[in-house]
Amino acid sequence: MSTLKTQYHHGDLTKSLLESASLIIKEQGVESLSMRKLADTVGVSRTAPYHHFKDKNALLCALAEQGFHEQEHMLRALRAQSNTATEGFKKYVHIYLEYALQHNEVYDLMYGRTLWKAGNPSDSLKAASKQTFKAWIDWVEELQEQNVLPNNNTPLRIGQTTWASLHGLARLFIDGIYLSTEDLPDMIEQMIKNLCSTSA
Amino acid sequence: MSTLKTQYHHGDLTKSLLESASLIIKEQGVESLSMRKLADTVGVSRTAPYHHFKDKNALLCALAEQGFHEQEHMLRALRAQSNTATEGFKKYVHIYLEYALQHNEVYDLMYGRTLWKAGNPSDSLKAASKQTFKAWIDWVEELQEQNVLPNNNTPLRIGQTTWASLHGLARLFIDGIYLSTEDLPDMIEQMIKNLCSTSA
DNA sequence: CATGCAATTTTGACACTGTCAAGATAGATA
DNA sequence: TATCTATCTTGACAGTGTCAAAATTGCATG
Repeated sequence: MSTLKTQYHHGDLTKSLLESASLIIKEQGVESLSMRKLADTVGVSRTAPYHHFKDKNALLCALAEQGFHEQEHMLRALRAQSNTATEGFKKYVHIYLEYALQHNEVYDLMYGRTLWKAGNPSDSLKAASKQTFKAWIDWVEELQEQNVLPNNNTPLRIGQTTWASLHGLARLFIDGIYLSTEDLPDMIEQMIKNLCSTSA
Repeated sequence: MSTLKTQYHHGDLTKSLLESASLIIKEQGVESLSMRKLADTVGVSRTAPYHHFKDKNALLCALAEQGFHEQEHMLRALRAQSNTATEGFKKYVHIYLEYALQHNEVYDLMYGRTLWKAGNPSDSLKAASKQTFKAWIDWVEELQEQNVLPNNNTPLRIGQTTWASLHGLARLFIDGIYLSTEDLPDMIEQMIKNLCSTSA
C-alpha cells in the first residue's frame, strides 16, 4: 500500500524525483528544470524534495553521479570484451561520443560548468568522477603497452590529452555550435588518427 | 555635459552596460550577473537596459561577439608576424589557451551552452563566430601546405578536430574539473605533439 | 523662441524561481 | 495507547527577467 498516490507519504520520493528530473532535463534541458515544477509533476508539494536533497545542486549532483557510474561500466565492459586493443579503443571513442550526444544533458552535468564551477560538486560526485577517470588512466596504460596510444608521455598525461580531445569534440556538438552532425563520423575518424600512435 | 551623472539621460548607456557587465562576469561569473543589479551599478533603473538590449540574451551575445573579434585579431596577427609556420602554430596554441583561461567567462559565452544551446545566438554573433572560424580554416590550409598540420584530410576537417582538441583542453580547465593547473604546460606540449604531423 | 516628436528612462506589475521556518500528519516504536 | 521521528504541507521572503504605461529629456522643425 506504499505506492498509492492518495497517501500522505510518497513511498520512494527520492527515486521518483531522480527519475522525473532525469526525464525533464533529457527532454527540455536543465534550464527548464525547476524544483517546484519537479515537485508538482511528482505530485508533491513545493518543498517536499528538500527533505531528500539538500538543494537543487545536490539533486543535480546525484544525476551526474549516476552518469559516471554508467560511463565507468561502459568503459570496463569494452575493455574486457574487445578482441584487439586497437579495436577496443576505437569502439570506445565511438561509444564515448555516442553516449555524450545521446545523454547530452547528463553529460553536461557530469563535465560541465553547472556543477563543477557555478555549483558545488558533492563529495560523492567527486569520488565517482575520480574513480571513472582512474579506470580510464588504467586502460590508457595498457593501450600504451600495446602500442595503440603513443608512448611519448606518461599514462596520466596521455589520458588527459586524449580525454580532452574527445571531450572537446563532444562539447562542440552538445553545445550546438556550428558543426553539422553529418560531419561527426568523419571527425571521429580523424580524431582517432590524431590520437593513435600509428598514424594511418 | 553629456557625461554628467546627475543627468536624466546617461550619455552612452550601451557602452557602460557592456563594460560593467564584462567586469561583473569576469569577477563573479555569469551566474551572478543580473539585469537588475547591472542596471543598479550603472546607476540606472531596472528596465532601462532593455532599451539598449532586447533582453539579457542579447547583452550576452554582444559580449561574446567582442570576444570573437578579439580572437580573430589575435589569430591574424600571429599568422602574419611569426617567423616559421611551426613556431606560429605552437604560439597560437599557447595563446589560445591563455586567452581561454584568462577570459574564461567570455570564452564560455563564445563557445558555451549559455548562448548556443540554452540561449539564442544573435545573427551578428553567428556571423562573427563564423568569420573567426573561417580565418582559422584558412590558416590551417596554409599550415598543411607547410607540413605543420597533417595532410590526411581536408583543411575543414583538420581545422575542426584540432580546434575541438584545444577547446576540450580549455573547457576542462575552465569548468573546474579535477585537473591541476600545474599540469597545463605539459598537457599543452603533449597536445601539440598529437596535433602536428611530425611527431617529435 | 516655442512646439512637437522621438529617444530615453522611470515606476508599477506579473509570474516565476530557490529555499527557509513552522506547523501538520503518518508510520514506527515503546 | 502514547510518543517519537521521518515525512510532507502551507506560508513567507528575496530575488529574477521583462512587459506596459507613464514620465522626462533632447533635438529638430515651425
